[in-house]
Amino acid sequence: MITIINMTKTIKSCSCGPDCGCSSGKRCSSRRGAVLRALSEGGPHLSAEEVHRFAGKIRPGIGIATVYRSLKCLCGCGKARELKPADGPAVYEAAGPGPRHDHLVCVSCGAIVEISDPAMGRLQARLAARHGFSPSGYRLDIYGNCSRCAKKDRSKI
Amino acid sequence: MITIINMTKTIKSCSCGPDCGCSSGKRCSSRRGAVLRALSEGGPHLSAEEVHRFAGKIRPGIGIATVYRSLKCLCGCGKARELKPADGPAVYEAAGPGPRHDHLVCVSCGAIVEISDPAMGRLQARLAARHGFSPSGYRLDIYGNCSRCAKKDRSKI
DNA sequence: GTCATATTGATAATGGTTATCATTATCATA
DNA sequence: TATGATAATGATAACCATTATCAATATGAC
Ligand SMILES: [Mn+2]
Ligand SMILES: [Mn+2]
Ligand SMILES: [Zn+2]
Ligand SMILES: [Zn+2]
Repeated sequence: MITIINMTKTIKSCSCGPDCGCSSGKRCSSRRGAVLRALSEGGPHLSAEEVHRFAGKIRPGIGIATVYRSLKCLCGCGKARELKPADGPAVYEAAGPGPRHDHLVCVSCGAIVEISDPAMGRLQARLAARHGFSPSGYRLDIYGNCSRCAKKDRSKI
Repeated sequence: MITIINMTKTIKSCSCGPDCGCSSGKRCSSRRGAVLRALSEGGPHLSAEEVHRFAGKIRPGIGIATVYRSLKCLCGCGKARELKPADGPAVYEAAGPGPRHDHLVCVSCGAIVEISDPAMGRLQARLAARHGFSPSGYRLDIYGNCSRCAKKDRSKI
């Protein structure tokens, strides 16, 4: 099987603001750019609905279907990440090239705390290698009670 | 706030086979027992639909709504665990008191490999403690290419 | 056995996500 | 710059996993 690669294609500066993934064979789109901006400016974890609301301020009239399409595209490009909470709709966050992070999720109040530890990345690589996997990423969610809810529980007994 | 606990209640041997969680204030139910058996005998990771099919062989006529209810109950009791794949419906697995495990998920063929490493538990506890969390559990999914798919990819270039 | 109530099955409803399709925007090429 | 191929879009219908409803049944304390 032979794959033809158009070598004349040049990565151009992107009209959608930050590179929205259009550098990887996709056309540049102001909507996708708005979705990406919504992710990085609208808050740490947004549902598709919330992204839609926020992106609508940047690019009025954007449709909810386009938001879903853009989120899927951005996740594929590694520019966003999708989280699936135990209940409720999926939430999304911007995923830059910087250090990734994990989540402490309070099962009592729903609070999400972002944490970052290099040891986790090393352990993940070791576990994958042990089974012949080429790891591309991982997700760690730690569930429990945040300090505030744990305190509340103790006072209830 | 005062909580009345019925101290006359005795934990009795359960008619639903393995203890289905009825020891914790719930009535004993043959359907919940069938769901639990389906989880431990039907395969490592089953969707609600698959649980329904398998449990139907044990307890014919069981309804899909009851399967969902039972799964939720069993997850609450710590006797089952729910996984949310990137796509497709939630899948469930039996969760005994034994050592827990994590998952290597091949993004190419969908294969899931179960892994277990005590270092993971220690790291998770340390991360939680650092932020004042009382951890009750965690989920680690490592994504990547399994050895077979990685080999296939290399031959394609 | 009696009674209060937890559980169940059938099914309608819900709600997040995806598919469809006609229209529009993007971009390589002329 | 104009043209044409086709990717992207918005409106909305369809999908489908999951939940809510409710009358009937099963459970267990007494
Ligand atoms: Mn985050
Ligand atoms: Mn498993
Ligand atoms: Zn772009
Ligand atoms: Zn039981």
